[in-house]
Amino acid sequence: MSERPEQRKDPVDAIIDQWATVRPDLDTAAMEVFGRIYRLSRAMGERTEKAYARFGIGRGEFDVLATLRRAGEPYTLSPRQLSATLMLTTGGMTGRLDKLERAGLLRRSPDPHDRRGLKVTLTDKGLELIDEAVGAGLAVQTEALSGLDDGQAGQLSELLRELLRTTEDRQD
Amino acid sequence: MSERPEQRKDPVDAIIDQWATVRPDLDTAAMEVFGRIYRLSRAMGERTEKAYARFGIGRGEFDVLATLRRAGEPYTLSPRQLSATLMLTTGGMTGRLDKLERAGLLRRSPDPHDRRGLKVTLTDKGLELIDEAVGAGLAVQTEALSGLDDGQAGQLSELLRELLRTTEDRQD
DNA sequence: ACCAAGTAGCTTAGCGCTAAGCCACTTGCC
DNA sequence: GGCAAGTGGCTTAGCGCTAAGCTACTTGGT
Repeated sequence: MSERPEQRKDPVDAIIDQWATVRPDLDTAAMEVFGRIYRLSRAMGERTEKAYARFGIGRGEFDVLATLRRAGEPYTLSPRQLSATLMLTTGGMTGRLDKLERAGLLRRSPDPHDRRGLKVTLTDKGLELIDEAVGAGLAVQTEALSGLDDGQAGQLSELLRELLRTTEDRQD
Repeated sequence: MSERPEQRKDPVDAIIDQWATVRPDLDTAAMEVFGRIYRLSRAMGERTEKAYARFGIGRGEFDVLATLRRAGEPYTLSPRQLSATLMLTTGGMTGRLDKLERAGLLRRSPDPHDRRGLKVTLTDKGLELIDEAVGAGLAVQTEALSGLDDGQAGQLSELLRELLRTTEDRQD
């Protein structure tokens, strides 16, 4: 089974090998893919967290600011739109907005068309911060990807899109 | 820029397009890869969580049992080895072990060679449960991967290994 | 043999999330 | 026009994690 003396040797291979020893009946091919996806996600999460810390925000707050920034002028969305986009409960959203509002990075104001609702708007300070922070985050990710050449990166991106597309259809 | 009328259309593409509109200066290639990795990790986390719920455990507890199982007979490791393997603080480990011990799936006993330490051992019930649960988890992952053919899956796995290897070297 | 430094596991405080429930307001049906 | 059902945002309780600090024990230098 261990042909390819090439590289091998990543933590997921070690786990796969252990399973092969104690449970040779298992087909662990899928675990190899998703195990790596899990570890990459976690490692990059920590790394980008550090990049954002310099701006006094965490990954969660970054995502809120970035979503407002991407929406374009006037950088306004409702808490509901934000929590839906970020796959977050409204309770979690309330906490993030409190923190960002306290830091002066966004502003809550009543929705003129619906007295239940709010509008959340980026302040000038928030706009300035997110425009710098998004660059810093991208730099970290670009650096991490630089171990692959452009062809490999493109191929990886397409395979991931295909996988994401097919798995998100089959929703629970 | 939007050649390829082919498929496109995944949530990450939508985000990339938004950035291209409001910040055309940004190079978002890396974000395309890591954004998909993040979403896949999250989606599969939820799905496997559901598969394990049937056995009365969560993903965290599953990982503890699986690590003991992979270690082979006599299915014994120290809390320290477990928390190191699972990238968890000792505090977090204590909580998981409490829960699993209460459920009768493992047993804590003093380490005969070091009176500071413990040995954590799978019970028969724990062994039986993890052997079933690992199959259920693999089934979910295999199903999710089935949208790709074997060639694509293999290619993806190798690209991910390469990426994981190069990014884990460059530690913070 | 002794003592400083290191290590194992647990405890506590704090954080950010979810799930469930609340009130205020809006919508749609009669 | 009035009322049931739906929706938006907030609050609370509970969960699992980290970071920091504790005690008990071990190790290594002198």
